[in-house]
Amino acid sequence: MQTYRHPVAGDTVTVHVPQTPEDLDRFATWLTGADRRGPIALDTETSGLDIYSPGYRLRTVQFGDERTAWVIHWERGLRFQSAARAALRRVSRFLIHNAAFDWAVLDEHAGMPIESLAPRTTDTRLKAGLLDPRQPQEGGIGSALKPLSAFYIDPAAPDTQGDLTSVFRSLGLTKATGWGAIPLDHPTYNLYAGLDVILTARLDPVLTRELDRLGVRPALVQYEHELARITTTMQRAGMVLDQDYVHELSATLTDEERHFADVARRYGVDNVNSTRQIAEALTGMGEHLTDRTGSGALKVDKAVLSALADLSLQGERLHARRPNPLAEAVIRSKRAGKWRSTYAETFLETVSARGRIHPFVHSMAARTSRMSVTRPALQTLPSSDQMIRRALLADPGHVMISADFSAIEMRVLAGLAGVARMKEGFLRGDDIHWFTARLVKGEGATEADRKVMKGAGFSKVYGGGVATAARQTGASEEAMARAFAEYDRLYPEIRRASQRWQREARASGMVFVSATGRRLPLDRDRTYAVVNYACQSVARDCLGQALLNIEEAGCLDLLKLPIHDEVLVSAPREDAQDVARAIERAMTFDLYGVPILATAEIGGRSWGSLYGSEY
DNA sequence: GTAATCACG
DNA sequence: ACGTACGTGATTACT
Repeated sequence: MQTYRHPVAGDTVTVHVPQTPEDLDRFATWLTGADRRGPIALDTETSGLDIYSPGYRLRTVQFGDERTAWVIHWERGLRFQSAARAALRRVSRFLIHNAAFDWAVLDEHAGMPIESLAPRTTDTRLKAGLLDPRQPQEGGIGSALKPLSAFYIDPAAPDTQGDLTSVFRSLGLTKATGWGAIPLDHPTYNLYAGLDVILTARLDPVLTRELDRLGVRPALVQYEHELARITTTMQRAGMVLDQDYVHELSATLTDEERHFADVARRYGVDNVNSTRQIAEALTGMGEHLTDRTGSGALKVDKAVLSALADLSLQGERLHARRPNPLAEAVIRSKRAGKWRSTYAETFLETVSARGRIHPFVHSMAARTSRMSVTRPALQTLPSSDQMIRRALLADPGHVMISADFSAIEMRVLAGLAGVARMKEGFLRGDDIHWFTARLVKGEGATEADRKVMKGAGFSKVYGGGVATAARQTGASEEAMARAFAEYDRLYPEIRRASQRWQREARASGMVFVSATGRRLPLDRDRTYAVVNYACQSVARDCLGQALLNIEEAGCLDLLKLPIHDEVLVSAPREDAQDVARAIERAMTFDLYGVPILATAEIGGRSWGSLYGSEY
């Protein structure tokens, strides 16, 4: 047995690394010992994050409590694997920091299904996020084990991930290769593998006490665990990638990128991604650039370039000026380059041996608890064109279905703020922006009137001002100012609720507690954001409720992706109608007297086939 | 590491 | 006192 000792919060803790069958027996004895009760912390070390790629390796599985950890070398062979498997089966409660990752790894590489492990898991990352959802850059503690341990357990808690990166460098390895290549017996690797579970075991009781002290309901904690299980199940299922198509696409985009880069070169721009070069070249052509970025540099983003190229943001000819050929070339080369590298190539790099994309779905990512999707970021695939979404397919014999909530954030606002006349509009089943426009202009309200009132409504949800709303909609500031005044007259409850919520937050340490019990810390200098936080956060909980309802309806295995106000589902072609109706039902409920509802669209095999059906 | 940019809801 | 568009992830240039 190799044994390491390390100080944690005034105690000396022990990390055991079994080497022999007898050592494994000692682990089993410890695990089942009569003196040992309570949950067991669990963690894994692996070769990296690409869980579904062919060469992926599970290296160690760690178990521990507040004083003792056992690092089981899965990679060492069958005896070690049996010991770890037996422990995974036997223990009734596990503590995991960021369970979604270990659930996915153990499901894929240890034969321990998510369905078995998740119901026995408490996730300390979820609990910490419910106490304070902010990232370190936003003034929060963040969700990593190191800063949480330093804050809640021991200011001198080791940076087990950061310090290992230094070890990797000293071994001639990198952040990318180190996790897979560091020798299994490396002392720091094993010590830190063990300390991670010890820290997790110590974190849980502190977090539980804090949640209780601050009145966060256990039901909310439970709800988040169900959502994390559902999103990890989605990751496991993944989406089929049309690899032939993506190879062609990549080549086409490369051609376009090069062609327009060559055009740009003729005007003195060697690198279309260099904003400095572009600004210089445009100025040299006699263009007058006025917009500045936050740090004072000349702005040459798509809006600026499109105007110079006589194009709308959608790429249509404006006939307002003589097009600047450099501006157009830069737009097109950059776009092709971004689509190639961010989408096409990431697809090919992350596709699994099963020919699928298995993105990480972070069930509680944003400070409003919105979900995010990474590796690849499937929530941000271009929607203006089916070129990229076309690459992702429903399961064999299936078609894609997309169901999106109707005006969810406006409905949430009407419900939360108790906006009487807006509720009437929703109860009548009207399009809310037409409803508002007609309240103001009568039956003669035009499409333009609707657009302005829609802009005003969005500003209420975002906490924006007249100038920004005018810029976004293209309306004049005068027209938008009138629309704001009408909005406040028709729906006075919104402003009153905003003031009330800001007051409540100030009275309780700059934290607003949402309708679903979520703690939403506010930035002192932008408390107005509370309206958006409340709307975005409760809208996210509507999506969460929909996911639970979808599982209840027996459709969990059909779920592909959550996209904020939308779910993407795959269904057998012959059942598509039934599934679509079931999803719509799952997304239909009442929120404080406001009907929440969704519309499902049935597409073909590819996600891209849904293009245009709902836009 | 920060800034700028561009994709999404 | 006043007024403020919200939330993400990924890539590339540049220091």
